[in-house]
Amino acid sequence: MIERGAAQDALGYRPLYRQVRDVLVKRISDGVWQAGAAIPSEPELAADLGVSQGTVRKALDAMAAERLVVRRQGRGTYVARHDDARILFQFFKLVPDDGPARFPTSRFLSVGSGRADAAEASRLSLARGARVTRLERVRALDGEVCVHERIVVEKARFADLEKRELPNNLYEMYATSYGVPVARAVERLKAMGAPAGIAAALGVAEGAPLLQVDRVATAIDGAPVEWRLSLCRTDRVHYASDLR
Amino acid sequence: MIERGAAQDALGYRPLYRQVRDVLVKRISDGVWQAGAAIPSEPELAADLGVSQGTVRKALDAMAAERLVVRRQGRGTYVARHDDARILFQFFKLVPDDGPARFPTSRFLSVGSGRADAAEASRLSLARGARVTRLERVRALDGEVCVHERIVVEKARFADLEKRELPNNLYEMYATSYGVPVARAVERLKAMGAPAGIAAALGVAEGAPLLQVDRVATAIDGAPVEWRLSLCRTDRVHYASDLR
DNA sequence: CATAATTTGTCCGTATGTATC
DNA sequence: GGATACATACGGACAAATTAT
Repeated sequence: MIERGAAQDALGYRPLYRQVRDVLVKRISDGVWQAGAAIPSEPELAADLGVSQGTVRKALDAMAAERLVVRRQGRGTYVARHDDARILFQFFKLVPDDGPARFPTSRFLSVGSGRADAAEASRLSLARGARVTRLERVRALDGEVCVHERIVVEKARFADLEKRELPNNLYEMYATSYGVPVARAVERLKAMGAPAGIAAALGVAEGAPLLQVDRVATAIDGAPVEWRLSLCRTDRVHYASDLR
Repeated sequence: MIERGAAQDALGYRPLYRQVRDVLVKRISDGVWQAGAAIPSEPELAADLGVSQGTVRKALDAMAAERLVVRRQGRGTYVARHDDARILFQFFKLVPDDGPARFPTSRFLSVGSGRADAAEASRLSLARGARVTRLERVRALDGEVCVHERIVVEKARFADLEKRELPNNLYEMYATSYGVPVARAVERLKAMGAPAGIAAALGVAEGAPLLQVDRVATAIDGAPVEWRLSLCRTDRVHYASDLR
């Protein structure tokens, strides 16, 4: 399973624990171990892969640092799940100015599908004209609408999405119903004036300053999964960013 | 130097490598090892502290993950420096929409000192009325002014700051001239309309949407060092945020 | 409730590989 | 080539947490 020796690749040598990590990531990516499932114990994996327990340990530690797995002493190592707590901590950066982070509620405005335009094709790495599904919703904190979201995914990857009951936590649905866990996301933030249509939905005047969040979410293997364009009122809410 | 045994603290037991890490952090914080200096080798530290090399290694690995030190195979472990490359990568999140991140230029508008108001005292953990130094500057990318910054620091910690030649990279000056390295920063982002005075400096109309970045930078030990309130034009520039 | 088994966390020691000077 | 330093890999021992018995 694992190639030994330094002469594996003339160009790039990869440490053993790195190769072990890649094997384990692939098993998660292939669905051998589903989200929330327990991974075999360290001694089992070591025997299975023919390496020492310490090497397996280093690979799992690296994956825990990447938030791909969760380790619990005395219990085992589990594939990370997209429960609300994790989403709130890792992917939802909009926090009330006073008080702690809370999970927002959602109300869907429209669901439809069509063919990818240039921007959609580019962000999702699709061919121009590929079939996509589009969602539009507003989200509220404390009953106050503060975010408008336009969400685009590849239709082939998320079949019959428009016929489903759409949950508040979409990433959890991607992982559990479609086997596509979101591992990370890249966001580009700008300030812009509220467009006419969206201003009404957010209850602000046209041209009022809004925070635009342009997010591409990617899977474990780096492939883009979802493009999300959010417009946020930041009257009583701010975007929290931790630089370290 | 290091307390052994589990009975050290009835409430919170701390692993040995954690204690080692704290000792090493304190030495950096106390200026025993200056920014950019080489830390003693792993075997030396192990002998010095009376622990194994593996424990020292785990402590240094944790510090490397926190970006407090930089490890270089074959050379040694060094206290992290605030050179332009690091600032650009870790603390400067404003990136041109097309093209790679670049370091901005600065033009200082005013330097002065006074007594901390409520907001300043709160962010810097000072007593109301403590002496502070205030800087105001605009920054440009590609010759185009895009950021206005108001910067506040405690006067006692940064003596005679207003008499100095002020550099573009302030964090490097904090570290090398005052021995106060910035370890991390917490930012709160909002969209807001341009105030009258600042709109002119940025070359936009009053009320034009700007990105406000409210940043508190903290030292290794968590103490606040600087409060910085930035207002950014995001016409051709965006704030990059990586969620993982 | 107590005990044992399992699993991860911590700590140690040693050997070898790779990078740098 | 040699010396030094960090990186990788292995193995073993015990501690702490959890679960099953």
